Amino acid sequence: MTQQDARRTVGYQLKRVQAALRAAMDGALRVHGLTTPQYACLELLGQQPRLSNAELARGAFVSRQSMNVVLRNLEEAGLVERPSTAPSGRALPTRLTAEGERVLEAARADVLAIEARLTARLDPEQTRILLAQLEDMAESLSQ
Amino acid sequence: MTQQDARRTVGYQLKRVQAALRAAMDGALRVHGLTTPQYACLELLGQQPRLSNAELARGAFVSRQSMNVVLRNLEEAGLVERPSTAPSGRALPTRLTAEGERVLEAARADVLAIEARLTARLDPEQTRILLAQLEDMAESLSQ
DNA sequence: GACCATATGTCAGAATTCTGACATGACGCA
DNA sequence: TGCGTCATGTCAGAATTCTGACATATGGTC
Repeated sequence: MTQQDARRTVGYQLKRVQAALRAAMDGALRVHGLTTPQYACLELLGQQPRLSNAELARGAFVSRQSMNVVLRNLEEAGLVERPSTAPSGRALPTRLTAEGERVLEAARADVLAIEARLTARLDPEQTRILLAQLEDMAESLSQ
Repeated sequence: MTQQDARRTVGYQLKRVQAALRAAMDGALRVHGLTTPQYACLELLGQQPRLSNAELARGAFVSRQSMNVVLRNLEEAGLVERPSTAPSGRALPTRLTAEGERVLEAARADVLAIEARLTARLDPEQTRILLAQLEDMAESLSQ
């Protein structure tokens, strides 16, 4: 039996970093009246308007049902808007409102500060390598 | 505004990898009748017997209340055991049962295979560096 | 000894997220 | 045209996890 320390595995440390990141983001976003999943949704829409609920769910790694809840709350808060009828198929293309763009931009500054803190001890080259490694790891598991 | 792709951030890719890892672990552990949080609990106990509920919660990055639910299910399944009265203070030191050790050992093999898949494209030296970087990142956020 | 801060286990309730299921619309193919 | 497959939005219900609160036990401090 190898009996290696489970805390010294990539899997465990990934979980640890993600927990710390989530906590940091929740704290920073509370000021803006947003939760982390809500921010993820706004960020995706900021870069790709007209995404459907299902596409947003895949982008944020949650179920369609969960994203639907997020989307309804954002809609109720006036940060996003969806047409009442689908222009094609069943997908409802979602867009940020002007208010949504303002909130996103304000929140993004704080989130980028956290991202900077996250990679504070890495130089740009190391960060680039890390990013590529993470992408490789996700693909290695998916297939 | 930088307007960089949010998907090309360390934070986003961390979330992505962790989602893939969680899915892979859930699938592998289902065969053993375990969930990922339950496995995390067993693994911690396997290396440090007599951990209390609160210590296990911190080790698995969940609340005390959540870990308590996990612990009760494991107790009901006969994989762990706790004294009914605290030997000191209020903490109840938990231990694996013989059955718990058997299940853990069987499950660990599958989880280690996933860990191997995760780091498949990294040589031992790169893995060591990655591990250190992840630990640094968690600390950078915590303080 | 008295008091206060801290840590633990636990109850109660809410929030979040999930799985299962179903109806609907688009598309490919016989 | 008709049919099967797939994706989407949504409803219903359960599972999971969280926050808030409280009683209890320990240890330090006066």
